[in-house]
Amino acid sequence: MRYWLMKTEPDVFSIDDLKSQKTTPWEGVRNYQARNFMRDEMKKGDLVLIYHSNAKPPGVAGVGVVSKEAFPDHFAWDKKSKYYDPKSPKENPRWMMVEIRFKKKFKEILSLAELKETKGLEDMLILRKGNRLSITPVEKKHYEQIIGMR
DNA sequence: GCCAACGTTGGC
DNA sequence: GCCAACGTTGGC
Repeated sequence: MRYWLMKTEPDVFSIDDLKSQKTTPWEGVRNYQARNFMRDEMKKGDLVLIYHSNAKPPGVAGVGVVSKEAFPDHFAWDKKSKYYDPKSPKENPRWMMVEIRFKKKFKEILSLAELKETKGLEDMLILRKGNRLSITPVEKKHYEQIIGMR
C-alpha cells in the first residue's frame, strides 16, 4: 500500500464536501506528472492526505482512500465544463482520474506552518520550495508521523 | 494583490 | 530542439 497527498482548493472542493458526498471523482487534474500518478500508481486502498491549498491556513485537512482506480476524466469531454479539453478525445482520453472516498477529517487542520516546524518532515515534497504538483507520493514514515499529530 | 517557481505553447 | 512569452499555482 502507498500513501499520497492531494491538493484541493476548499473554495472549490473541501474535506467537508468529501465528507458529505462520501466519494468523489478527482476531476480536473491537467498536469501530466499528476495524471501519471493517478493512471499508473494509485491503487485501491492507498491512503491520501487531503490538503487544502489557497486556504487560510493552508494545510492537511483530513484523510481519504482510493476507492476506484484510474478511469477517464469525462469532464474533459464536456464543453460546458471548465475542465473541457478538445485534445482529449473519447477514443483516446488524455486525462484520467481516480475516485476518492472520505476516511476522516482532522478536528483541526494541520497547517503548513506546523508541518514546516515539525522535525522529520523536512524532505516531504510538499515542503520543497516551488513545489506546485497537485499530487505527490508520501513516504510511510511521513504519513504515520502526520497521523500521529492529529 | 504580489510574485517566485514552474509548466506549456509556439515561432523559428 | 531551443527558448521567450505566457499562463498557472499557491504562499504570503
